[in-house]
Amino acid sequence: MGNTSNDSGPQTQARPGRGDSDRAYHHGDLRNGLLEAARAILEEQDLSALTLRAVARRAGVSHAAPYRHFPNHEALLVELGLEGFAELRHFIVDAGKVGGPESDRIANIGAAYMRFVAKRPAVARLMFGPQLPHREKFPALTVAADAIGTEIGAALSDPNLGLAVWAAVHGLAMLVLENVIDLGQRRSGLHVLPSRSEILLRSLFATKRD
Amino acid sequence: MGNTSNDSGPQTQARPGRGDSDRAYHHGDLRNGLLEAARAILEEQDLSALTLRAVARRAGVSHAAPYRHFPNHEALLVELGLEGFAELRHFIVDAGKVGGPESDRIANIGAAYMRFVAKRPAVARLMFGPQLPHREKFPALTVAADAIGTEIGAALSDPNLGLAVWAAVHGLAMLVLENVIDLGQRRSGLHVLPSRSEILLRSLFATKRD
DNA sequence: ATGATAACTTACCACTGTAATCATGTGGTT
DNA sequence: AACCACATGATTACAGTGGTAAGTTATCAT
Repeated sequence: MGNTSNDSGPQTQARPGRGDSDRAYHHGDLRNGLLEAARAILEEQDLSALTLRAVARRAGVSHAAPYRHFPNHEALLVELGLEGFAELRHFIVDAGKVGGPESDRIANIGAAYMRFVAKRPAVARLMFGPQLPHREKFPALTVAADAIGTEIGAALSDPNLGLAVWAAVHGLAMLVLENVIDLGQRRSGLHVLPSRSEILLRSLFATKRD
Repeated sequence: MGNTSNDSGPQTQARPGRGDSDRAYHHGDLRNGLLEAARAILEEQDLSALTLRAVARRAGVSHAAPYRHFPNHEALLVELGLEGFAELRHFIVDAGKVGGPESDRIANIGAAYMRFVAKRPAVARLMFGPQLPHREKFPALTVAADAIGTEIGAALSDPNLGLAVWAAVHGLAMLVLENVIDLGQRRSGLHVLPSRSEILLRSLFATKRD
């Protein structure tokens, strides 16, 4: 209450008036700056490069500054993982909107899942790997993960089938992501795989109820 | 080779004659000692606890001693991962020996897969996670992983179905392993799940060709 | 017994997460 | 306007990590 000139909430990038020093002592919105730096590292490098210190360096602050905004490294990872779950959920919801027989929706959702993993491999490793803390300590993670299963089930009119589809496409995605199997000609050619996996998924679920 | 009292080869545990110092300067068979220490850590703790220094401590040597036997940390992980793949392959081969309709073999292999992951969670994370180096640098890893797919396919008389089964059961196992989903009542109750997953797998593949 | 060498230890380096403490702005009160 | 409290940042420090280099010790071949 009583804010004279400031609307509520943190301003995204603009630093307040001073402007003579290139680097203000106060970043302005370091929390988002850190998240953005972290996202960039996950895109350009991989999960093992996502050090708290590297994030701080990239955001242009000292290596201890992040502790004013995240209690520890884990908390940063949780935040990024939640973002990943939200994006994946979006992919799935969109893919489930397709009409026609259920096998089309299955194949479409599977392809979308593969596309997400291909687009954000490091985020997928974070979401589904052991780096995230025990879900009990962060209920939001459980909620976000459950939402994936719920959306798949909702698009398929049968929760049991939803779980089966999730397991199948998730397994395929993880096996390909970690190079355990090699669909397609060039190894780690993750980006051409949605169509291939769509075929596989279709052959898996098509004859069942169609 | 005028060995007076010693037969050739490294003796497994017994240190040679001196016996007055409790800890001999030379371990005798440190390579296996390190592997055993590493296995123990994976059983009692988790993958993140498997530092090279912790392994060395547990084996009773200095933190630099392992480098006489493994070029780096990765190499130790590769060795343990290969052991894991061999054990999993054994599980699958045994499970595929069951007679009867193909759906029985599918369910049996799936349950065996889940049982392996439940028995060696940390090893499974190692085998299927990003900690292992790029498979190109260690062809043995590719061979061991391919063998899993081959065995599953061989037990099912159709390699395509084999890949589908692998993907489905692998996805289920990973989702449960990392607590993304929660089959069963108590969370992380990984050990009661083979039967539940067997039911799921059966419902997944039973109606197809049976 | 005596080198040569393999196996191990000690001492480093750069890096990490994290905590304690110091410095600097910013906003609200007088 | 002056001032102070507090949030936010910087510094410093510490224990732990993977890895390397150099020194030490035991074993082997001669």
